[in-house]
Amino acid sequence: MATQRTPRTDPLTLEVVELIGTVVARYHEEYEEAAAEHALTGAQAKLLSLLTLEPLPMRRLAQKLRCEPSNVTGIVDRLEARGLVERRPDPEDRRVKLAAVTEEGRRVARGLRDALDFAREPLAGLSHEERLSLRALLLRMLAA
Amino acid sequence: MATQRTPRTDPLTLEVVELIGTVVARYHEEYEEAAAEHALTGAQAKLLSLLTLEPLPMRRLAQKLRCEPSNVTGIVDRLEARGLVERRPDPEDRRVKLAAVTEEGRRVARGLRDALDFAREPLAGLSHEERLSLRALLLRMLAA
DNA sequence: TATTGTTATACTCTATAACTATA
DNA sequence: TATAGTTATAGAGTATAACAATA
Repeated sequence: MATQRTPRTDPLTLEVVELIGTVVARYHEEYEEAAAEHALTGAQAKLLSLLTLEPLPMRRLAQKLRCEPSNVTGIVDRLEARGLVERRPDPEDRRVKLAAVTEEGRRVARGLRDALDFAREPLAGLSHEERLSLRALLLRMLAA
Repeated sequence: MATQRTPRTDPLTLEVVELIGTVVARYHEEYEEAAAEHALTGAQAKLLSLLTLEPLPMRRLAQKLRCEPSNVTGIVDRLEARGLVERRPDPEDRRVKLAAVTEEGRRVARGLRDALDFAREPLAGLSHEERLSLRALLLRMLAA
């Protein structure tokens, strides 16, 4: 079966594409702002948030952040210098270092998440049914 | 009238927030990829795209890109070195320099836009009616 | 030999402050 | 004096390549 091509010139499609671009832009701006309120860069905020779930090897962090492992060294260095993250040995493999949030790091991450929830609050304007529709539409988009 | 608070703990809301985050992440990845295919950084791609509409003063570009004017100098420098952009004097004010795309720049921008349209193609999975719904929902979100 | 994390290097983006040429 | 663009500087993220310790 041949894959069907979307009509790129369809004005409605173009408008929706434009709107998605706007949502993406606003999402990013507010993410950066929220991070900056805690004196974090975007990359630092992402890494810190990842670690609130569980300690992770440096290598694993690089995969999650989609960057080279050498970069993670610096980001963790800076977070560690502020006492938000610490490096622990991995009992199972002495080559591995596990990055883990400290208590202070967890506090900052909590504040960050609250700010982000607020940033994402445009959803407030939608009813329960509308949220259901939006979920379905987003799922279909992502499945494409 | 008191502003109503969205229930942040509502599982559906959290799920939709998560989905939006996923869409945002994918959008950005594909934007960077598309730019990289033309040996452009994200900032360079944005600036180049802006200029395809009309030549703009450096100051104006900084506003559009939401960065300091001093940064625009470097980005335009690099694009100019590749012959994709040129600086023109403004006949009305000799302090102003207008950045404008060259023919070659326009060609690259066109290729970039095509790649982006392709990247945004997840919309292909939606019917006309679904695109209408999505537009309405996005508009309501952005209005919040 | 292969893998983990690090270091060294170089480039880009970023903001701040100081400078120049115009207005 | 105010504004437009630039330069100088410093910090952060990024990729590449080479390295030490461990597997």
